[in-house]
Amino acid sequence: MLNQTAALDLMFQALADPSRRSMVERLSRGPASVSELAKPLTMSLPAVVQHLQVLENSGLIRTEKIGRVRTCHIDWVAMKTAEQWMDERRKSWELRLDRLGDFLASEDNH
Amino acid sequence: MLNQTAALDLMFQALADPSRRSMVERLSRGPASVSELAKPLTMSLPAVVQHLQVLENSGLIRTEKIGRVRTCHIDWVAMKTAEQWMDERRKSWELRLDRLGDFLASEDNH
DNA sequence: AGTTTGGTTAAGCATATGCTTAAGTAAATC
DNA sequence: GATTTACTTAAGCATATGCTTAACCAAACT
Repeated sequence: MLNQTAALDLMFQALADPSRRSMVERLSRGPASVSELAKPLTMSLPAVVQHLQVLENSGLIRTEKIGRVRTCHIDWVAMKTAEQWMDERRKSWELRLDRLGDFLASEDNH
Repeated sequence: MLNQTAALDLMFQALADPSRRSMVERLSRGPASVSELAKPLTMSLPAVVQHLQVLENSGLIRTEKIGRVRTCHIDWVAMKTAEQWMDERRKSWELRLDRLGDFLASEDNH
């Protein structure tokens, strides 16, 4: 298993490409095959497969091959990890704002 | 102004590096100067500045130079854009789960 | 058995990224 | 005025990324 930092590297990196995000958007509406994911994109099939490998390697999606078709779906537990990182930053910020608010309120009492 | 897609590219790309995320973590606790951000990192100062440029270019942070010190802080509006993208995927997923739930419930009535 | 469909593997290539060192510049301190 | 501090700019370099085409494989159809 990778540590948290390396996992976040791979996830944010995976989400940093518009083609990969469009695949994730499609998959957030339910599972799809490789060629289904490739259809709206203007690149070659190997390119699509390479993008899928990046997504799968990041843990954001999982795939399963049955017969000759590979079905892809999002791993929501992994997706949550990325969301959580941003959540934590925001909490830290909100805490800071609260403390600033308290400070200003106490200043009013002088 | 950039379109939403290009903006997301830059933001996720910016967050895909552990040094840059550590800078954002530091800044989520309040503004800091360039050398303050550089202190915990093991790279040269120009390298730090290059990371800051990536962050600033993504819109996630803003900087202002007063005298000879440049002060950096997070732009929370931009940060929200990235959070929102993930939020929307999750909503789409939850909607799908709801519909699946409804379907299974209606199946029970047969 | 032959063809189509859905995907895979491999090689190559152009550009982007993440560093480095060396050499500035300009504000603040001595 | 000289030195230190806080960056800044530029050049160079190794590796990573995002594609491409060509060739292949094995399941499904006819």
